[in-house]
Amino acid sequence: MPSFRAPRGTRDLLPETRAGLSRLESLARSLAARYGYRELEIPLFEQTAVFERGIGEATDVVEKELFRLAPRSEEAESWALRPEATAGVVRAYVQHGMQTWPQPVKFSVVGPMFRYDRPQAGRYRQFWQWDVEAIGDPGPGVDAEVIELGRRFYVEAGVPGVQVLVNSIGDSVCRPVYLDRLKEYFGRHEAALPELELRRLQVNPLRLLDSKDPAMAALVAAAPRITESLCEACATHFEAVRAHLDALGVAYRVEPTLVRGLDYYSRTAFEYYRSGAEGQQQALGGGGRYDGLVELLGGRHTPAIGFALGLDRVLLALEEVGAEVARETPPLAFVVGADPADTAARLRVAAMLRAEGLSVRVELVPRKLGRQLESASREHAHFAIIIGDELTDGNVQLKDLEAGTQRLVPLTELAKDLARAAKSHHHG
RNA sequence: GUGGCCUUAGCUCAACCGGCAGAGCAGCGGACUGUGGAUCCGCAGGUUACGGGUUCGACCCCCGUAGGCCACCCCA
Repeated sequence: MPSFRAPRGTRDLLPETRAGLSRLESLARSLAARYGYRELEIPLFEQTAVFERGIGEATDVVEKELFRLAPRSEEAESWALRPEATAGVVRAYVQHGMQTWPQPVKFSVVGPMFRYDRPQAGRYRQFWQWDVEAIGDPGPGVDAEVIELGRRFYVEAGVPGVQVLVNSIGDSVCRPVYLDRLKEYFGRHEAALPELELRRLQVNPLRLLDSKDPAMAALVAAAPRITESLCEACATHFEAVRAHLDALGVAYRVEPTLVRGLDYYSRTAFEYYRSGAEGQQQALGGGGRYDGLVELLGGRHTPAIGFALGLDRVLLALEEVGAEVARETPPLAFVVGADPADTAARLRVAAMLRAEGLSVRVELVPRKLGRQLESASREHAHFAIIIGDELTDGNVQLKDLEAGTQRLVPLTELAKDLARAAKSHHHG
């Protein structure tokens, strides 16, 4: 017999963890509704080309980490599990002609994403994201709205010490110019570059800016800054985004070395970062403007902005600071019986109360009464309903487990009695 | 994808130099046949991650594989 286990980089969310994730999902949905971002559901997989085109074929996410599905036959379409939501949302926008909807359209997507990389704490092959997109508004106001929305999520989720980092990475006018300057600058210092950085210079020069190699620090510090190379339109936009953030009272830091790993970003880039976090998985979420993506996926030129927040990392952060992630609500009542074997009577009473909308559990294992009450206590039920001989007269014993009191109640009054008690306390 | 550390019961961990695999918690049962979270007693739970090798003898040493973690890479 082989011993089976969850695939590498995936995990079973046991009830406690699942409840924590559910809490975050509910918070995300309620915030989305509050801000006017409508919930959208898109497939967990797409045509591979949606990601290749949208995210960029040369990015690590596509090149190395894409979860490709084996085609069923030679001529079958090539599919891949979604590594993020933006490309799929934009694909849906184009497919359903949403450019004819009142602009902008604002969406919220919550769900699992998949990346085939080497797992670590806070880095999984299946992980959960809350994704928010606003398509059809060039900003800058919506840029600030989105950034503030993300920050609000962390505040209300209870994650302490989240910093907002912002930058502008330019557009198709000024970024190529800046990249040339950057290549020229690091090219001059080629002899001083470690091998990894040399490769970056070829493949993705922006990455040189957030190198973790201490030997690079001085060189990076003296490197030309994107913020000084922005064209006038981008500079004006960035300035206006910051003015909006100031007006909202959102504290942020301009981080000129902040770049994004996916090709589609332009102008505004931002990241939520946890200071003082253990381990390297400190990026809690990030996003930016992607004015070119709709066109890349076959639509007409449409400005857009969005973010993705990693819910697993929020869960991890909450656990680390010792925050209570989620509390399961205890049942109002627990049905027990004097005759262990008479499970039918117990189940019948429980079903009757459940039909009245009450949260009721019942002991169906034929344990003796003492054990049944033990279960009721352990699950923090407020009441125990004891079924015994008095049932022949249509009565049951209603025991208040918290107060330790007990009285005889007619079966016909039971639901009403409990409902009244449920109102004055809070039970599930 | 690269390098390093780790893996013993469901969980947290013991086991001397290579010499009989154990405890606490959790579970189940009894003490207690109609009254609860406590207590005491008992039961069950293991191919020591998996596969090889060395050895009279391997949880322990060596090799491989898998999984987890750390750093890098990347990113959420």
